[in-house]
Amino acid sequence: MPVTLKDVALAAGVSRAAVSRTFTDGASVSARMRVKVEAAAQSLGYQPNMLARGLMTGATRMVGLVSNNFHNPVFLEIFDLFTRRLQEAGLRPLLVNLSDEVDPARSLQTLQQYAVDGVVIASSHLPDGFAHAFRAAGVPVVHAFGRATAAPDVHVVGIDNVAAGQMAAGALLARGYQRLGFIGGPEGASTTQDRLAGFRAGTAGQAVQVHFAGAYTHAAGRAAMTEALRDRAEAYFCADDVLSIGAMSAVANAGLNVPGDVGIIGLNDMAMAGWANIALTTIHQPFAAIVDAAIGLMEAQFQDPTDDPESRIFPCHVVERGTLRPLPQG
Amino acid sequence: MPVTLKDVALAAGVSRAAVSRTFTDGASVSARMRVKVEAAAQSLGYQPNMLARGLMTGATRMVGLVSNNFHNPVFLEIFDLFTRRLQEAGLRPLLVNLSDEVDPARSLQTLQQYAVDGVVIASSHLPDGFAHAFRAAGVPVVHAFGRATAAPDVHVVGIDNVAAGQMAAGALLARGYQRLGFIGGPEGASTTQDRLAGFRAGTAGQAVQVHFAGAYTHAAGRAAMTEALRDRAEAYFCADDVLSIGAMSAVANAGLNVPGDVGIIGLNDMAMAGWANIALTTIHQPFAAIVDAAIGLMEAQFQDPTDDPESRIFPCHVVERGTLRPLPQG
DNA sequence: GAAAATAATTGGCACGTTCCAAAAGCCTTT
DNA sequence: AAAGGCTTTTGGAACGTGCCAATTATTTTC
Repeated sequence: MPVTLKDVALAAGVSRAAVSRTFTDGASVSARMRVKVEAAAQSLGYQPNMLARGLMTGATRMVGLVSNNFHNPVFLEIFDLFTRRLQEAGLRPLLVNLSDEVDPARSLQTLQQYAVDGVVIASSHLPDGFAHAFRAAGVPVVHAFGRATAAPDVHVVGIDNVAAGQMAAGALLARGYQRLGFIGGPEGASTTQDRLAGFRAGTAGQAVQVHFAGAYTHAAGRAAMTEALRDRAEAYFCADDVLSIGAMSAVANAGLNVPGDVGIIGLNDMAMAGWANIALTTIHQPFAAIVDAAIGLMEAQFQDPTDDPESRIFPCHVVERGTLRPLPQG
Repeated sequence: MPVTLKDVALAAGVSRAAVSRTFTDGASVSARMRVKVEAAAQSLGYQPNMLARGLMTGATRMVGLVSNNFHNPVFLEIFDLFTRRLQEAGLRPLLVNLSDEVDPARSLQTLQQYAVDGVVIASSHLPDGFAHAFRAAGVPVVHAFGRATAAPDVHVVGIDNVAAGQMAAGALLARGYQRLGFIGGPEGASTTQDRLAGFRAGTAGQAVQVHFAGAYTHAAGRAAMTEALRDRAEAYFCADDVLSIGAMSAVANAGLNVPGDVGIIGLNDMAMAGWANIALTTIHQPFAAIVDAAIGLMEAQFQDPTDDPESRIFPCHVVERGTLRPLPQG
């Protein structure tokens, strides 16, 4: 039923190869031929079949977009960016949700079956070596929001979480807070560990009250802060915006006031953090830059699949809103 | 480089067809053959190529997931549901973001080129006839969260927005609110129109103060409510949760209290509405049921592409939280 | 135990495209 | 006008798979 190359060739009275070349850019076609073919294609409503093309060329222009973060609103912004930028680059995202996937190897299988040209992993907490499985299988892969190291297993794009923790500590100290607390995500997550390490380094010797939320959710943040308030610090670094908002709700629930009684600084700067009735002071992650870099690194691998994995790290900055007391005049 | 059917056949010492049948369920293969082939496939790491299979069978098991709602957090929940359920059904979502797509016909083209088996449109505000283009092209399509009518152009799954508006009115009247207001999304959107119509019908003669937000965003909700407060009603039906939260921030900003001075009821019941520091009373949309029905209707079209478009409508209910005064004892 | 019925296996073709070597067309030069 | 170069066009062979008619192996029946 769908119209094929052959139909167009027949209609235009030329060979199939000629039609093919008309639709492959960079191919040598005379002006007269092009006009003739395009007219026929137009009138028949011809669309090249990407599957068949992919079979021949070995490139499908499809890309796996893999994530297990379907509960943190910041990821909607991230998906928005990824899908837009991929589309602009002529790539199509095949979305894989491995939220409750017990066996991550299956997502690798699936994506291999569909012969994706590459894979973007957008997730901050995944088992180590997950991303590496793709590279081992010869699939170009970039891990966005992963742990940046000097010699990573795969291409990594993100922020320096240690530096971010240090930045949070600096922001709190600069505002004269003395007793500091940390509320992290899952204890095992590399992001949690790194942010805590940085935070500790930044507080230079001061004791830090440490709590972990079991997940990056509002409820977990609220529970962790409720626990923390039993011996409350002056200000907390919550290692994620959703956690921060959950923590704020715990503070309110205890009859206390932010930032009067308790200061809070988050991390991510998702859109919601800027909502007037939230007004969260937080550390901004440059999402657009990270997404661009991730796609760029993947495209680079299309050219040269053997290039050594590298880490691309982007700087963060504090966004001042209403959950910390103001900086002293200087 | 990737291992193919031929390689496995060679290694197992059988014909290519035998290997093919081993991987096609429902095909007739002897137990001995199956063991032999699977051993060979296993050791070579064989994966069937879906592109080639799709070329032969005419079915790719890929599905277009099209949306232009990448800013409303409720859609993260919706994408989560869709991707999970599609995966469970052995379908793979090709995500299309047409947020700033000027020419919607291009997304049809793209999806046709990749020979998707069907398309799910997940959006409440799209130009009329957009979904219909897919059906006209012979692509099975379901419009989730579209306008349900008696004889729709395409399969539609969602809620009865008129009834939802009526339900909101009922909830407000039952709590003794007298002067009522409506804050809708974009004025042209069918959802806005239907919810307003229902709300008006439900208030039976009472004058309703009507405002429209330019978009389903926090900022637009805040602006609309700021405007509305200049001659404020006792309670408002905000036709979306994000709008509601924006509206709440406007109320707080005016030095007023929810629900003491102003009552608010939203629509959607996204996860965030249940957060303790938001606690929005709202009308729940049964997202899981809607998603299931959408996928079911699409799969039904795989069998019979000519079946008449129908509307599947799911009932909503009010979720009582903290933004309306309590019901009088009865 | 032979014939009939059924189950399992096979090779060749098809799906819609691109690639390649060979052929044909076109211009320039001698 | 023939020779040489360059561009354009062509038919046939791939890509990895499923389908089909025909063949072979296995089971059932009398």
